[in-house]
Amino acid sequence: MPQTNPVSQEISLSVIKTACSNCNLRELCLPFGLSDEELSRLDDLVSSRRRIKRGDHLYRAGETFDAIYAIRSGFFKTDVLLEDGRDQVTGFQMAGELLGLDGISTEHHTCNAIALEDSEICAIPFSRLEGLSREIHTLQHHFHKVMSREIVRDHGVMMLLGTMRAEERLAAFLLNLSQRFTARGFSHAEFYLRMTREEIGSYLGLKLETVSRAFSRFQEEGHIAVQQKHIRILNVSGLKALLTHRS
Amino acid sequence: MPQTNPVSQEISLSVIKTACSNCNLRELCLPFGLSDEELSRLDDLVSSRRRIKRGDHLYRAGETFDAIYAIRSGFFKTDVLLEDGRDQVTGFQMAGELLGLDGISTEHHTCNAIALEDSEICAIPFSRLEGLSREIHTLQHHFHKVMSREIVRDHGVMMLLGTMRAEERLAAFLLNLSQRFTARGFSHAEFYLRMTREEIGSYLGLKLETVSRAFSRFQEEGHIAVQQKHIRILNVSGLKALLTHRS
DNA sequence: TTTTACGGTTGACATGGATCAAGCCAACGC
DNA sequence: GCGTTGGCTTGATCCATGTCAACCGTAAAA
Repeated sequence: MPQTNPVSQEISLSVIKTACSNCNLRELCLPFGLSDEELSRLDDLVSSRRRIKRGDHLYRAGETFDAIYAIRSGFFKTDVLLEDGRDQVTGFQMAGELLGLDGISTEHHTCNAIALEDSEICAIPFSRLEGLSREIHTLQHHFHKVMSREIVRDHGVMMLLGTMRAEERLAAFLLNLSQRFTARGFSHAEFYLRMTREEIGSYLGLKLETVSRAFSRFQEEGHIAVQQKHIRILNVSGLKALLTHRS
Repeated sequence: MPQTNPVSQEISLSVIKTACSNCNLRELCLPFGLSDEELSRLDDLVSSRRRIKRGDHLYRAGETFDAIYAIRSGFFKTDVLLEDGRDQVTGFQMAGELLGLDGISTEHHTCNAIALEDSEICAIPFSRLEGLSREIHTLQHHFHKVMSREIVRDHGVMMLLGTMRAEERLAAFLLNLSQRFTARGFSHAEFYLRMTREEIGSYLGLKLETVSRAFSRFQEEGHIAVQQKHIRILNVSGLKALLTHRS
């Protein structure tokens, strides 16, 4: 939408300008390790900031890929749909994380990205990112690390899906969320789930009833307190023990 | 080992020299899309070729990462080990595919790569690859595509582990192998498995007995002929139907 | 305030795949 | 040729999780 009011024009420009350099997620996100001068070059590139309302798609499987997205605030899920109607949640993403890396491969997105709460993202045109990372070694290397980290994360999920039983999967899931919230300055012990039991189940390869029962069991055993989407972790080591003790 | 004989010196030099430009896998591997001049610069970088004997490790989890590896010939598996002894095969790799991308993230390998038959690999020092891909746009972009493809592949495995039943998993596995053998000029309908039932099971999140039973069932139903590791696919569409028909 | 709807919980029962166990087959060393 | 070994197959049984169904709680709509 064109801006006719010079004041709001100025505001929107300044918002764009402050993109990465003022972002308190820069140590988690793409700008990690860049000098001020390099950072401002990245700022030029992170062209647009966009709000995505809860329930809306950031992109859909099949759309042509031309940008990756950094989450500035909010919470997303990605899911893959099979021809026969089966689908699976492949990940939950929070502020500071990147979305859309899967699209580089075929130049089309291969999954759907859906906001689980009102969110804000920064679009990073991919060819310009490649251009800049040809000039800024640090940026190039960090981007490679981020992609590699995604591969390692996926291996972790494969491990979870391939070898763990229901309660182990849920414990791993909660600990992972807790750790990621901590890294963002939130409480490690208390948080709201942004997704439904069904979405958790889909991600963990379980039915929603199984997820619900596991939550109840954890509560009975004093590991956590659950009230709908509100989770309090009461006994971290109890949860961790569930993971390592082959039962 | 130092070469004192000038003749064998010359041979080993010429072997190195022909690395990528003469490799018949170059359209599947990193050199994809490069001009002759660019190709020869990549050749300079692919420093060493190494033989790995069946059963030997190419690298181990925890070792420091400094190179990725292209498989020139042979067959590998990668697996991840958990503290409590559980392990899982995260992939099977064949000629033309890259190994070690997971190590970029932490500068340490996060899985083991083990040869399932006598194999030959090309080591590609990673920092030099980054250097060259800062200069050769095509190489940079192709490398990004390869990493992204790995992420997409992992999502496929997550889908398989999360939503498919045993026979669907095995059908998907066989069709995937068949397709990859075809891309390498081998028969799509007849091949030898390089891995044991247990390794297949680990990859597919199943026990070896379940894998064995599924093979027997496919044979009874005329989809395939199995004799130990020798597989003949008799009815591709039958296998495909197993995948799409929600039963 | 009541109604509705959606997500969550819980119970009873079914089942696919794990587990345990025995035996088979093919390759290899002696 | 014979025994050993590792990998594979097959059968019997068990159990974790799926399935089906009823009900509950909370929040938004009426």
